[in-house]
Amino acid sequence: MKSSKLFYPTLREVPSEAEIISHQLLLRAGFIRRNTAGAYTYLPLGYRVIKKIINIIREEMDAAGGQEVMMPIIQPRELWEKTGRWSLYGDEMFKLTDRHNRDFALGPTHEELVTSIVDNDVHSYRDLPLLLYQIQNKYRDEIRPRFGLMRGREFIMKDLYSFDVDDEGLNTSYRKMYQAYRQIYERMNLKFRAVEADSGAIGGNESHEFMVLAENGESEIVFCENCNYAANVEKAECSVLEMDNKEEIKELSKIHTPGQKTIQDIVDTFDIPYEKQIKTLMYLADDKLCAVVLRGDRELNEIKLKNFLASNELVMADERMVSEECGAGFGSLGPVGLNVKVYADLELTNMYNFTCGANEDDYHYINVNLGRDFVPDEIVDLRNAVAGDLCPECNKELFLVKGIEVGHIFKLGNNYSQAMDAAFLDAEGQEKHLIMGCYGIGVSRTMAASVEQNYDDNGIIWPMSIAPYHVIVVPVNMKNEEVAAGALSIYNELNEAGIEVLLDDRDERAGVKFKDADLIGIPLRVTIGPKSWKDNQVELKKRWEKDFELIDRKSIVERIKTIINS
RNA sequence: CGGGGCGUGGCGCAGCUUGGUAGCGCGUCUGAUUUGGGAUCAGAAGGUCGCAGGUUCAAUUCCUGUCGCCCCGACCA
Repeated sequence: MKSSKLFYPTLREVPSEAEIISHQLLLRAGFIRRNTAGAYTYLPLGYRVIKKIINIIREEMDAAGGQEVMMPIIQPRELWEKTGRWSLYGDEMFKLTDRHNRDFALGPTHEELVTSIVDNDVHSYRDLPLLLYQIQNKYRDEIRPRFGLMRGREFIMKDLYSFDVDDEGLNTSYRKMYQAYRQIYERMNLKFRAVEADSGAIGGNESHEFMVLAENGESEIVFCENCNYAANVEKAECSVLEMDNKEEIKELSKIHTPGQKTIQDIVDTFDIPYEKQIKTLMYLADDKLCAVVLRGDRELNEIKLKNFLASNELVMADERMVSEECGAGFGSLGPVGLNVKVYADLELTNMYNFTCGANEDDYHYINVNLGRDFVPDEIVDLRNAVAGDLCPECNKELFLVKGIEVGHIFKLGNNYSQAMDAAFLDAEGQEKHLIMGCYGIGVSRTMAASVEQNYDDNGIIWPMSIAPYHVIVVPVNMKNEEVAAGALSIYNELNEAGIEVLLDDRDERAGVKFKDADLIGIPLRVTIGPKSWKDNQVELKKRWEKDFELIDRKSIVERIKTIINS
């Protein structure tokens, strides 16, 4: 491809809409353009990268036994009603109505659809296992699309669904996918971690997220350097630190705290640290009011709470209701003397003489102690993990890093097949529900994640495996006929050798060409200048290295081949 | 959905407080001189100031509404 013909509008300035580095660089380098919030056009360079990523994914999915299909994006409401997700997925689904007034959704995911297909045509255990996948656009009406390709409303996804006869089969499929995912991210040179994840409200019993490590990640993960345990902070089990911090128990007393509404207020005014306070959150679990208490600086993990309570619906209580029931508004609540169920986080067993609201506006208790002053109905793990927590596997300290979730795999079991009554006959002639798994990769997000990990002040640095072109040939001056002709001949030779090459044949100054080449991140640059060309030499520069090397004109193609294949 | 910010040539922005129909840098086009890290000079094109109302002799500027975009939040009381 010649640069003079290639549509890649580069921008010198950072577009004001872009906040994070991948968004800025993909816009500046002319890879993507936004059309509306959370929906992007992939320009020629961007789409080349997308296709590279897709090819890697496709190869690994096929190698793992997957078969590629293409399902419709438009899905009828009835299908989603069968699993209850028409309402459960709710506002996050783009919905539309046809001329006959029938409701449809734009597919945010395809469990229902694929299950209905398989149910129709798979009747025997002999047809299983079956692994079907597709790569297409997904639609999710996100509350807040953001960060360019990171969280879009329309995005490219690979989704594979496995169907097995039993849990053992599912385990095999799951392991295959886990391995395939590792290969995929390794081939793209991404620094990533596979972490234990929560499967959420509609998951099965096991789930892993594949996290690309990056500052701008939206997810937090904890990991153990000792035993390699890694988990999403929402999933990680929190144990109690076995600390020798027993204190002498002091007398309970009530203090006047006018206008003190937040934990922070108490810290500021009374110099009582977060770790000496507890907070009380009021929830409605299936319409029953309950209180959750945890250390002042901890985050409640609603998924843990919901799982523990086995409740269908869990929402925060509103303040008016809480005032009526408890005699105080938010900010003055505490577990002492409360007459609703109280669930305490495990960590409270390690706290002494702490502070909490007195269930009376503008009053707090100090020197509260578990057991003496109140007895929770249950003491369970309810919080998100933090750095410094102990590894549930080996008890060593956990570290916290941020990551971008680029893949997520789930064991679904019979969740969907049961709801949709998708069954087969086993070897004994017994009817059984299909055992399913689902496995997703955010393709467009992966492109952004790669940029987040590979860039410098001058622009993107693509890994060879997903670079839009392997090489860019830069004649330093198009007016110099020997240089221009030399560049063209090298360009032709590279093309003939099957190398993806871009020739910057624009009549621009060298500086402009170098800046653009760096910005769009082509891994290798061959520069042809008048002086070295006279000596039959060209310059080879690797985008990720600072200096170039002089190479004999005759051996440049072989040299490039070697680098690409290494 | 709550809070904040923004919308002015392709891009980045100024002007608006104190109304008098627009300006800067980059980019684009023409010509000349340049040609190894985003050249220089000369000239030119390009804007119903997001949209709709209102106030006014007069609105980019003030008021109302509306649409769009970005950021923060939506458990941390």
